[in-house]
Amino acid sequence: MSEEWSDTEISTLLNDNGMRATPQRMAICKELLLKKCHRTPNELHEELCQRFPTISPNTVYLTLSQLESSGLIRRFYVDGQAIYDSNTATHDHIYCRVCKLLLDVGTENSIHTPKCTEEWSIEWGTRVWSGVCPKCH
Amino acid sequence: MSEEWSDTEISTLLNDNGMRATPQRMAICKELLLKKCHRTPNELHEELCQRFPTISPNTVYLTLSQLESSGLIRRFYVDGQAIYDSNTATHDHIYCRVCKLLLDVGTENSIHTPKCTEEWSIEWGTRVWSGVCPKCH
DNA sequence: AACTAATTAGTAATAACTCCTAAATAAGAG
DNA sequence: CTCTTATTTAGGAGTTATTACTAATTAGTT
Repeated sequence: MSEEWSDTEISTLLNDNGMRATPQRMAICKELLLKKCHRTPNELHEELCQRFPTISPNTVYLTLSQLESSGLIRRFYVDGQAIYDSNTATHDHIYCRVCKLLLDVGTENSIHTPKCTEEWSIEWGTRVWSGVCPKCH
Repeated sequence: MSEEWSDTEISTLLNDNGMRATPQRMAICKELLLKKCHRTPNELHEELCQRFPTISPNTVYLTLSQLESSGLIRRFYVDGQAIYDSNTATHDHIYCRVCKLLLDVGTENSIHTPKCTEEWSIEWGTRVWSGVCPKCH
């Protein structure tokens, strides 16, 4: 994936995955795909409200769900909260249970896929390490 | 941890962790700790209703939360659903997104703790691999 | 430019979980 | 063994994240 996305590139990406390039959807993609980042649906909705004051949470949920079905983003949960991640490569996370900070983290040998599961088709995996960050102890 | 737990052992375990050994709580511990297993709060509640027809979901939620605070069980989330795990050792899981099957799984080198995080105090970590199980494809 | 299926915003509904309170009870003190 | 008290319980109310539904709008094709 390139670091920079033009409007036409995002538009094409959406169309290639069977989605129409509406302004709302373009904005969601820019917010998520341009930066390799984590977002909750609610965080995204609040950010988008600045440019689209009437955008509904529903639209955000729906778009995120479609992007995930297309494999363009991943979803996982931390403390019961859905997190969408534009970094689709298998990687680990580290989570501070005090301040809720969530970061990508490198782990040695972390991308080994499971043993004893030849017959499964594994699509992806993520790990969350929980603890307390430097600032919180 | 031993494989078998007597009533007195569970009772002592609870008291050692500042919890009273009520019949409801004993039953929850037996259900979770006796078998190394995964349970959702709702699954547990339904199981306990057979012996305690009036037990409230609230009691189950509260007890699970206390057991987790004591480190006797772990909580993580799959597809937005809380899962309590009586296997507190760091290990991985494999999840079928079709039939919702969730299994423990061995992964090579999977328990390496994260690099570059000297200042964090890591308490535990779990990984979930997502895909489709043999029966579902 | 017109057409049509996809998309949107808004509202209602659901599910999981938490908060609150009065009654019941486990466990220590006497 | 009984008394006492802080913990625990059940039940109901409240909250939050998410999904379902619907009518109006719109992107992208013809």
